[in-house]
Amino acid sequence: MSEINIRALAKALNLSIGTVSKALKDSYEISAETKERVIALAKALNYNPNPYASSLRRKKSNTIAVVIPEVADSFFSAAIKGIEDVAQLKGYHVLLYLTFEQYEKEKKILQECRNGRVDGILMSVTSETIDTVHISELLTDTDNPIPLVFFDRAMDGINVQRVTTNDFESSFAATQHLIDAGCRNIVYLSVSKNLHINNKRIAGFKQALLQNHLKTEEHNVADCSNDGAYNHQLINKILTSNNRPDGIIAGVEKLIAPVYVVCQQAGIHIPSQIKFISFSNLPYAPILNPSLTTVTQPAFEMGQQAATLLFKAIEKKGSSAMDEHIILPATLVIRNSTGMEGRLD
Amino acid sequence: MSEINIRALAKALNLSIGTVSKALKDSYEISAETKERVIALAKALNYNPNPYASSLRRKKSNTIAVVIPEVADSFFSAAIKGIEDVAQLKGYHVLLYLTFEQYEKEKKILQECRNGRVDGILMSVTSETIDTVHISELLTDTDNPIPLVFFDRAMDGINVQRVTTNDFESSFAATQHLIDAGCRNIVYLSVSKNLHINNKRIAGFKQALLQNHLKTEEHNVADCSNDGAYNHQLINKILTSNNRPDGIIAGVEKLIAPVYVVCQQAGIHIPSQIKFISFSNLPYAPILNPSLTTVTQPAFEMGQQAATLLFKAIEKKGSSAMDEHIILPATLVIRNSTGMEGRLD
DNA sequence: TATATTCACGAAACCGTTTTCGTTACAACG
DNA sequence: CGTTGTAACGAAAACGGTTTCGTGAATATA
Repeated sequence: MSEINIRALAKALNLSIGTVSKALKDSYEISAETKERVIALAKALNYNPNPYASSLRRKKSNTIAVVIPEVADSFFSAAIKGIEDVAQLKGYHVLLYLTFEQYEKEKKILQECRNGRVDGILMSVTSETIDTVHISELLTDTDNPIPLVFFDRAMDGINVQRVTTNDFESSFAATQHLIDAGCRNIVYLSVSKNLHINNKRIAGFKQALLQNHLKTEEHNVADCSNDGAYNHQLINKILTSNNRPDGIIAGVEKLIAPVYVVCQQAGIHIPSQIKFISFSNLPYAPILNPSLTTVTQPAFEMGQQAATLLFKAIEKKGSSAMDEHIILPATLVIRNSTGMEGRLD
Repeated sequence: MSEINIRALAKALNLSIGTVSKALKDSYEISAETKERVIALAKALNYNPNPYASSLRRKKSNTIAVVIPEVADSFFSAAIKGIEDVAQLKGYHVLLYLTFEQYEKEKKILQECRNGRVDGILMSVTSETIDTVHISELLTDTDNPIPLVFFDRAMDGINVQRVTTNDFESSFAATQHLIDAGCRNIVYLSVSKNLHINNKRIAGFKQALLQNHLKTEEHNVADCSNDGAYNHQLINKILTSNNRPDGIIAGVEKLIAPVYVVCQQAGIHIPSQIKFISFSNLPYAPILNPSLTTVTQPAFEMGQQAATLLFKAIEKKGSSAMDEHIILPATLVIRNSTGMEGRLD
């Protein structure tokens, strides 16, 4: 912090500290003339008020926390852009916390948020997160309930505002699209049984199978993990089994590469031998080989809306309806990985 | 902030505030017995010290700022992971600021850092950033020089620690690889003439041409912008001109997609008709059509090293050698986009 | 025994703002 | 003329920690 503080300003102007403070905040108590003098000198000396002194006194930090499992994912990186966008507009600062998909880290991070460091929290839970006590503790703090908004990866059984996509419907549509393309043995690559969005997507998947009179069997849902090597093996096992599927839906972006790689290695052609859809915001989907049909979420907008919701909750302190639930539609972008074309290469 | 503060603790324990504070910080002044009592109650009441009160008094925020132009770029997202990794280890908090490639935002953000909010700054400059006064102002603040470390996109003419890659050499190597593959008319797609790394890469490119007795002409370096539509048009113009190049080097990841798309649209086959290399950390490079030869930076490690350097500077306050310059090697990963194979598809 | 030292803790200043609550001077008002 | 009101500012108490300095008791030293 620079040596010039409000005290130095006051001394130079021969005013009291309080007067300077009020002048800078354009208080009605201060004459126009004095305000001008104060502001002029403040600008000349490049005065920058200490944010922590202010936070301490006002019990307001103008800072929010963004708690996410990962940043190298096109959904999250786009969502962060949306969040930053409205945060900058609102004059808020953004603390970024990565949980690296670890529940313990998430717990610790949230715990550290309970001391006034942030005015609110935006989060997408870890794939390991099962219980919600660490979250509900924040909300039910008798003295200081801290506003929290889920985006994308929300938790059930807890009364929290959230911004998500229509996971059931979009998964249903993706599945239907595969069925329409001729698939009869579709495998859904699941992220984590703990994730609500994952389960909604599985539900949509199963419902589509049901409505098309296709049986859902054990092997139709495969649980992937956070271990890339394990996932690769699992996918390899599925795609080289006797009962090889003719359609794949990946519930998360990081499963795209292993599917493509395994297909390439095993000589399985997409889409003639197997069709593939992934939930993903990857801007490179159009230039993959073949281009990838995706369920694409409006990530940027989701970030914006979640942040907007949070700021509303912060400002209205308590009066906010906790059950607000914004659902934005994802779009099925059809490309060649589910196309009907034969083997061209 | 929760209602339990250090005062409440002190009252409950029948101790003075100062004693409780010292006990929690494991001061030698406090008896083991008292420390135990204090810590036990603190844990029981879930006491969480107010960070801003502490920051105010200690003039230390335990927070750093990460100022970058963009997050939806695989280099930056990986670098952030590295930064978060060591920040969490060191007990620091990370404020994320996106400049959206806008110089004005960068300036404003840095200005806001000059009030004690952060103990240090990690940054990659905007493609618009020309002068360095907004940066040198931070460093030469008579009273409070705030440590800053560049990573990747550094600025010249200013004495700042930095972590970069061997841009000249890797660009040289990439160019040489294209020449070895038979290219004689290579175009370098430049990010921004303002960026130091970009100019180093161009220099390496030109040097390679020179050493191979190839002339560098005007059209061999094409300036792209931050406008996607403009870039697309420019690339389209280049690839459909009479003097169509037989090799392309893209200086930044975001130019990959337009090159592929234009080639596809114009029916130009990679690599038989044109060969393509991009600077990029894209994990999807192997599954593009064709797989993309890349110059890949050790992004995660760069984030780690930059953060480590910054923390060292923060701790040693002043005694740090400002000219420390860590250069990590990028690697040329050869894939099919520069391969010799003919048209197979 | 007188003095020095160590131990364990309390009192209070301090960090830089914000905000409440005076206080003064002056105008308005009956 | 006494009262009220208002405009413009100052004094001081917060906010919740940290840190310096003091202080009394116990122990060691001469």
